[in-house]
Amino acid sequence: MYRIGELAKLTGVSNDTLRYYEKNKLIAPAGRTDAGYRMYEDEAVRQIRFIQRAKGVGFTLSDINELLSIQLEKTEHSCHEVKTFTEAKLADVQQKLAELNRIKLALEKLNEACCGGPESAEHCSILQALETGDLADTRL
Amino acid sequence: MYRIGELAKLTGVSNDTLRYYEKNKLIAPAGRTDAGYRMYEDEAVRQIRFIQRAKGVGFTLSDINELLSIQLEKTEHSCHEVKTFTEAKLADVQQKLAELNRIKLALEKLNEACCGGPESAEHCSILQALETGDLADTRL
DNA sequence: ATAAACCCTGGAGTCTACTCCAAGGTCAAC
DNA sequence: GTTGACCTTGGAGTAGACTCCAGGGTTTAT
Repeated sequence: MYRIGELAKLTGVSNDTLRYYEKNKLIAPAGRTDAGYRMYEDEAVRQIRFIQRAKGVGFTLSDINELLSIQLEKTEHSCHEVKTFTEAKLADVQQKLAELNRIKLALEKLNEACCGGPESAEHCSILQALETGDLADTRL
Repeated sequence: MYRIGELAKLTGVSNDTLRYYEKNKLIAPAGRTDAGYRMYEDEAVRQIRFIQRAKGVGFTLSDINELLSIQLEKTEHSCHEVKTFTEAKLADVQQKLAELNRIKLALEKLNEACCGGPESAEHCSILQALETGDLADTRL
């Protein structure tokens, strides 16, 4: 059994964040002392680890809430359901990657065209591009 | 001269967003009518276009604030300064790309290991991986 | 007993980029 | 004149994931 500060140390998640997770139904203490202190069991540690791993692969807390409810009642859910969930997240990530790649290319192009020297910014090709939109390949 | 609604239509940026930009010192009306209506000139249109392009290459409004102040007093700034700014943004984007690629790989690995069929989630390798952290190559 | 560490709650704040609401004044077309 | 579109302001809300504050109770070690 752990008090909240002990659990925070054990998991690297702050007291406040633990309370936040509880408020959002991600974790729950096993019970309370007479003084109202939260008492957590090892199950909470495992739950937090699950949350940390899921966050690590890009799931939002809202996503994780769904995964946790699936995990809680595995017999009521299928592999198909979980995989669909994960595939949607993957698609999301791929979309973000595409957007960031576009941005990267545009920034690279801007940088290549700029001398980067001590000359006055009056002649700066980056500023000019932003002013005029004259960067055909970047869809500005 | 445009009123705010006209400028909104012209640029595709909402009235509220224009006021928000004004509040954040990104744009300013040329003046006000006696009734207090904002009146904008073509310079505001150009400024908003600049903002839109800069946003399009990943700059935050805070970044854009800096770029705009450079643009305003080009003679006080160098190409070097602008390029440094853009290079920092590029590094930022590259970092995000690296992180998203890591996440993508992890999600792909999770998905590959899962049959995705109608079987009970009791045996779901995705859930198991999140529970146990048993995904060596993904640094969960 | 004392002091410090720890805990509780409710509420508010941070960050970023908007978006909405309420109340009331102004402008343009009929 | 009337009506509807338009504008103003101040303030609050959204999304998501925290983080901080104030006031007060509890536990632990000295």
